[in-house]
Amino acid sequence: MKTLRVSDFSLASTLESGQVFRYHLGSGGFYCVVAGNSIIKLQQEGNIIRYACSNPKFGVAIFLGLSHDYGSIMKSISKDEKISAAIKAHYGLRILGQPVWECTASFICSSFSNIPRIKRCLESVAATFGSKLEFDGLPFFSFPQPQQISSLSKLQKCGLGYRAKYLFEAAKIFSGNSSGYSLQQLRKLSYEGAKKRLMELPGVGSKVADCILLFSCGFYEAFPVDVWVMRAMVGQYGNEIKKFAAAKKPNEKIIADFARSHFGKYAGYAQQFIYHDARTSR
DNA sequence: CACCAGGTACTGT
DNA sequence: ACAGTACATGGT
Repeated sequence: MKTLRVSDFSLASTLESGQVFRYHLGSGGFYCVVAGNSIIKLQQEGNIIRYACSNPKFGVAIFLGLSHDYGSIMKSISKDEKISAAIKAHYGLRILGQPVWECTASFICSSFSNIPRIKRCLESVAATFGSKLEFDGLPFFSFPQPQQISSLSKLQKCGLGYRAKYLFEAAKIFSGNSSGYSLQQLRKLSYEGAKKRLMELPGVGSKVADCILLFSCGFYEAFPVDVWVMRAMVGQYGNEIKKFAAAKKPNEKIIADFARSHFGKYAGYAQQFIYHDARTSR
């Protein structure tokens, strides 16, 4: 068991804020997270993280967002009392750095669904196509590489509904290793360029692309607008948004553009507080 | 039995 | 460019 000294970090808020789906809270306050083919078991006590990871090459600290200059980011997005209250309520929530393909697949499955079902779908996909692993005496399945998702008919038995064919096609596109969807390739592009590239994938629209860019590509200006964020933003910033949009009715793009102008280049961080706060406040 | 769930693709104007 | 609608599935 290794330890990490942390500050400005909440393991629970980070994992439970809807960024990642393949985790569970086990005994002794230990979370088990599967990211790609790595299994991480970890627990927080104050500013100590105790952890073990199945893959010695996996960058746990990077995955957890511990390299971010948290104080500066929080200061930069703390533009009003509403966001400040959400930050205070979930202080230590960080944006993860997830594997790009798994994040893409996860949010293709997320569209027009709900979190318990998304989790079930992804576990089913992993059990069907992933590699069987054992860690800490327990069985796990890796999240399959795109090449491992080899059968549409099997994928259609994973409960994805109409998303199965989107995921299957996206896996085929990702499989080409010169497809341009690696983290390195996407990072070379601008936010808009990378978003356009991702939206060429079936099942990836504006919102899902922003989730991928934010949670796995380090584009913190990405501001995913789902129904929760839409409701919260209109509820809390309705008048300002109306002014910003010249009285047009707010749509996803207007909300996101307003958010970037209001919160700045780390608007995506603000989004995650707004989303998590909306979901956890009753 | 409606209605909803971290939206997207497709159609018609 | 923009609004309207179908879409698989499962839970309440």
